[in-house]
Amino acid sequence: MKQSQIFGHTLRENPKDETSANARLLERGGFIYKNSAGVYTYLPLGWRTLEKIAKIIREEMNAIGGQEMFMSALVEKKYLDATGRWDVPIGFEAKGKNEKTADFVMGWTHEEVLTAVAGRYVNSYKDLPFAAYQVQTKFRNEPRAKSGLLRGREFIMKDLYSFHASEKDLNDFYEKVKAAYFKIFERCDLKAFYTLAAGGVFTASNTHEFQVAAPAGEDIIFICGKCEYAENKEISKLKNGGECPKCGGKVKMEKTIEVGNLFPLGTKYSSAFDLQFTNAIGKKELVIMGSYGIGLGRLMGTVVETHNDEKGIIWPEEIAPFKIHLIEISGGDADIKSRAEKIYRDLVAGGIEVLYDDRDDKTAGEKFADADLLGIPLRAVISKKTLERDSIELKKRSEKEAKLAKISDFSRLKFE
RNA sequence: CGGGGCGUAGUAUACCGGCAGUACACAUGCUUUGGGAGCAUGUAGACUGGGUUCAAUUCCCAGCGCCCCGACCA
Repeated sequence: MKQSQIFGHTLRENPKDETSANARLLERGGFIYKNSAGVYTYLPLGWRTLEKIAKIIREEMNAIGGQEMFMSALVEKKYLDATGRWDVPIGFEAKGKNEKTADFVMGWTHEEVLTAVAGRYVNSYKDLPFAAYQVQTKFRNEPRAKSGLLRGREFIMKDLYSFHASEKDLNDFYEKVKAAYFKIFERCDLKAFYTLAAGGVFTASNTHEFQVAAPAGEDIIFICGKCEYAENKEISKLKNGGECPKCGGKVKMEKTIEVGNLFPLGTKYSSAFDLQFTNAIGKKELVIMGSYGIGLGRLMGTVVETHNDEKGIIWPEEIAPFKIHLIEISGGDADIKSRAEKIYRDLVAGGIEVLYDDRDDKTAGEKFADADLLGIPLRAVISKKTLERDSIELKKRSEKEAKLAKISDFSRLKFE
């Protein structure tokens, strides 16, 4: 991608009023555009990163047997009436403008919908277990959207639902999801804590959350410094400086961002929809369910909150919008430009995702400042200075020092 | 939903009861090119509605919007 052609560009100033790092840096960098409070457009640059996060999530969900599907975003009243959740004030109601239609809500979760769908296809214990997920926009009328991508009224979420013949089977799968979530967050270079929490409007039982420590977080957890056992403040009897009930270590309090959750739903939804199966001895039993969510935008925002410096974002390798930021400082010199172009074409031909700053009307300083703001992991500079030594200057965004590499070696490098 | 702050060009801001200014961005030309360049010229602006006033972007009221704190929350 040539930077001269990309839709959207960087801004020199922080957006007015924004205080959270993710809102400031993502808007300044041209990753996202705020349409309304908590409602965002992902610009091409930001969408590349969001898609990479989605790819990681899909890979890990598929690896534990999750099957991707796609449910309706419009959810008719009858579904939520079955569980009494039509009255939960979180929804945006959707009504037809021109005619009388049934009442709908913009989907803010899909337990009811999928449980109803499953009713047609689950008859026998042989149809179980299965797990299905989607990546879809959710609509929740937040009383207070805030902090950029961290709490939105419209956001893209991966929601996974699992269906089981027994409590034990659910628990086994729950552990698999837990392990998959750890992998997802590790691949995004996030240190997430598995935390005991309350169920809210989803389930009466305790649930689990993955929490990432960050000052911008709105959750508070108590976590053992030794074994990392953690509980959400909303249900915890632990206290700061207290003793860990698991290992005796010292408990500390942390502000955190909830990046994922796991809900053991039990039979709450299967009983509401009378979702039963015939077991091996011919008796009917209720299906046991679980649901598991990750907000993709919030995850992206969390990465920015935890991966930045005074100059901009520092993307983790796997979710960076591009792998290499190639910059030419040619001063209009046609020879330097053509050398840079060739390197760009070679990289593209080699399947390397590269953003090429080919802009003629920007000075070196501005290109560097933009590169720091955009946070692509490796910066490669071609200029008169480097070409005199038949070299290219390489600098990792995460490091201070640059080094020269021979162009011939550079083209052979592997960037995996 | 309670409290606070704020709404001026594409962005960030200044001033003001009487012609709205600056910087950046943008356009054109020339110069410039290793850390947000220079000169010249140009385009572009007061959230909405009501009130006070000879006159409102400015003062008052209401609405809407945005940010922050709290409540709530996945």
